[in-house]
Amino acid sequence: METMMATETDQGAQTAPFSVPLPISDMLCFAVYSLSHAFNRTYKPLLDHLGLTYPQYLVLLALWQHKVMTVKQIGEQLGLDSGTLSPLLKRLDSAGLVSRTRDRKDERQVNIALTEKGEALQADVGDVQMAIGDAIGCSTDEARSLRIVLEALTQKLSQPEPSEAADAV
Amino acid sequence: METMMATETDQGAQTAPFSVPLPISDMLCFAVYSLSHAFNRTYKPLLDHLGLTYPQYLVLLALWQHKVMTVKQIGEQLGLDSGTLSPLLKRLDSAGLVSRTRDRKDERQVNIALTEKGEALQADVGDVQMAIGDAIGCSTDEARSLRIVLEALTQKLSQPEPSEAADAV
DNA sequence: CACAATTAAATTGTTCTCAACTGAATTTTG
DNA sequence: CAAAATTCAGTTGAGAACAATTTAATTGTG
Repeated sequence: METMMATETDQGAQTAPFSVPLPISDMLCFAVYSLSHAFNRTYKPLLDHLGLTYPQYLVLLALWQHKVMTVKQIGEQLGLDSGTLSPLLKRLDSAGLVSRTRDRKDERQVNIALTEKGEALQADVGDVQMAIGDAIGCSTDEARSLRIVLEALTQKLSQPEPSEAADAV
Repeated sequence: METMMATETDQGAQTAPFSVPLPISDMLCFAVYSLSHAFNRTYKPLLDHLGLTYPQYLVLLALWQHKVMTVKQIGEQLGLDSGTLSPLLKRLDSAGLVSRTRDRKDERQVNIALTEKGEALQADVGDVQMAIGDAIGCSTDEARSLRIVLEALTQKLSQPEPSEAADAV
């Protein structure tokens, strides 16, 4: 018995909660915030299966490309600082997916490298990527153009605020 | 000298880190993840000034509209569960911004209401909203259409996966 | 060379997020 | 009405995120 789902405590699917007088900036930010959570909820069961969290998955994506990176390099790619990465990398180390070794040339740096197990895991992520692709369910072109808009906005927000009235960029 | 900004430990502004073979779904998700962080970094100094975090600000936005809400209602609007909200509301209570009282009719529920101080705070958020509007720096129409796209995607991701091949929605 | 400034990583403390569980209250059913 | 199921809020534990600080190593400058 019990086809009784209620599997997900039914959060998500909120669409514009503050109906009345909110400025569009607040609504846009909330839309991003909600979408980010929705992505997380979508990735989570897939990544759970691999024993990974989403930020851990991002670190591995970076390492599958570069093989070896310093903590700083990873932080620059993902926009994270050592306060986030140090414990995260320690967990990936504990899981046997990466190694952490001080650089001989510059002992301040720590080189993060994939272990065999970490490299091998790449073979398993195809399913995850397929599932996410399905879940998004929009065309590649749509997804790409949306991505470009989001990246442009990210960059605009990351600028040291040229205030307005700056020359057209 | 020192036009050398690097003001912000220079995180943010990352634009497509995984250059080579990533599926668009991964890149789109990462773009959302990055933008969400960028929004947070933009809001943070503004909200710090009011002694609020972004999720706390969202709760207050909801309460300024509805005056009184149960924990569950707030959770439904924001997509958060009691594990997140209970301690958050306790902090807003400690800060003197909301009150928490068991409902007489249904003692399972807790009614969250604004205090005078909480209501008064609404007068101060105009500056925050103005600053965010400036930071986004795109037209109201652009922001609105982007918001609509994001909300649609959020909803798609929050569906119980009708797999593909479902009838056109 | 010595001292100062800078850089890299780690640590600490606060908050957010969610899963899983607990406890109390309400509703449903037999 | 009594037992079972459900609902609501809270707690616990793990992980993420960031500010601020600490420690060690490197670079710069006198």
